[in-house]
Amino acid sequence: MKPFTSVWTRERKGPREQGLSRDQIVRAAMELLDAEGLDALSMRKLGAKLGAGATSLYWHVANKDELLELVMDEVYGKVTVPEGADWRHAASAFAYGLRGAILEHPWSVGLIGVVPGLGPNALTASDRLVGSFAGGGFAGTGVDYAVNAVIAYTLGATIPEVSWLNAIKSAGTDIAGMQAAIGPTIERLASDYPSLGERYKSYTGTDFDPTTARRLAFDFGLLALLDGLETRLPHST
Amino acid sequence: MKPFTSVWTRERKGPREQGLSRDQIVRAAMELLDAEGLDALSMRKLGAKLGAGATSLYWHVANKDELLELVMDEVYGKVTVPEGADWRHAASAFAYGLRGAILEHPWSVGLIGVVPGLGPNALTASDRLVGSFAGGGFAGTGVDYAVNAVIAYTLGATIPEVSWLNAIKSAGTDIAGMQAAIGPTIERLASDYPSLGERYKSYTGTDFDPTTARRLAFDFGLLALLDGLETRLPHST
DNA sequence: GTGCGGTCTCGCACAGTGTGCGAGTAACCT
DNA sequence: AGGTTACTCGCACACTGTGCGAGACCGCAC
Repeated sequence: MKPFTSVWTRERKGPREQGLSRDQIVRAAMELLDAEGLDALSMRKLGAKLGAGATSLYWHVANKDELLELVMDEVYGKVTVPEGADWRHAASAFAYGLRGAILEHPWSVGLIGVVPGLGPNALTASDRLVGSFAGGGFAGTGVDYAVNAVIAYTLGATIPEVSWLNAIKSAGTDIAGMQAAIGPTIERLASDYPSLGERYKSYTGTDFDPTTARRLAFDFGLLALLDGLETRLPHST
Repeated sequence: MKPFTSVWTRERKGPREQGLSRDQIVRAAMELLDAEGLDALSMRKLGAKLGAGATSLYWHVANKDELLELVMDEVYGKVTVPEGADWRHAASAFAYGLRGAILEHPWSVGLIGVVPGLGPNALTASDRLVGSFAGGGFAGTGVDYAVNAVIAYTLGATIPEVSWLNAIKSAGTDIAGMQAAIGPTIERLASDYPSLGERYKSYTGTDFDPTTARRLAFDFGLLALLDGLETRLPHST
């Protein structure tokens, strides 16, 4: 009799393995976010995806905000900074890693600056970065300033990039379609914004793969910043 | 008889002048945002603040998102770039102006990257910036790259700054209180993040006005970036 | 004056949100 | 066997953005 009830019981809650876990929830949330975007993530939908009730999640996670923090740290976990590397290499690895992570999870731009990024993954990444700068000759507040600048540039360069890509996706076209669609608008506005118009005109003709074009732009600014930082190394005056 | 009914009619809808206008709505929205933050802005509350029904707003504004775009462009309108200025001065004016505008309206960080920033104010600011760079010796894609880098750094430096200030405000303390509150936590984590701990240790003692400390950090990175860009001027090789 | 069309306001309703609460269930410890 | 602990979940609440259709006011043509 006992094994039967046990089997029956197992049967009843079998499909959801052995209950939820925080990691499982975070993983499912990321899948949902990757698939449908930030607005589509609701506790009810997430619960349904896990075969659980919506409010069951609140045992493992205090808030939706807390869940978003966890998810965000998972994003930061995708950036790996080599330990003990040259500060320029560490900065490049960090910058490209962070840019890649955000591009891979475009919904994250809606979370940057809204949820505090103090999770372990974010901290280890910055720790490595700080370590490499401190070991590379920067000293005192210069370390913080320089690290801050690298993070700032990376974030600020990536956010508009992703924002642009998001707009394209939500418009339902691809990059070429978008450019074709806004072409006339730009022509019309060119008289009001002469310098922007000038720049746009010089674009038509130079066809570059947009993805690599964006990479080039990112690289340009990053290298400029790193060069500028290098001249501020204490012993290199 | 007519003037009487007219007066009576006026009486009835007098308090809201002569109806809503788009500018009025945007202004009220900004007041509400400044006073209570991004989460507190709802169409119903905004309507009530204007003495109107919530759905009346939808005559003047298609969406809440569209309203947020309008509001965001108002923020960008606070950054003024002098026309015909040296490119370094233009960049500084832009950077400090944008930083100031965002700091003045902290809720805007929740909108950057979420709403497209293509309003007239944003465009004039970038137009001026592009113009000064193009006139300052940059050429071809270098103009875009350099302008992009300046915008990127400014955004990326300001967002975490405001995010930090927002967290403090929502915690209900001031900066000193916050630092005191997280002190023990940092001590505990210092073993896991040695470089960060090292940096934190060197802080205790050096007391700087936090506001000017942040300004110094911002200035450091900005100048480093501008120096790096200067070495990339075509004729300065 | 009478009607008409345009501009604008707004109440209602709908589907959906995050989440507090309390009841319920299962597993383990004594 | 009884009790504690870990966990799940249905219900309910207050609140969201917004489509719809009914009106209110206006100036203009007849």
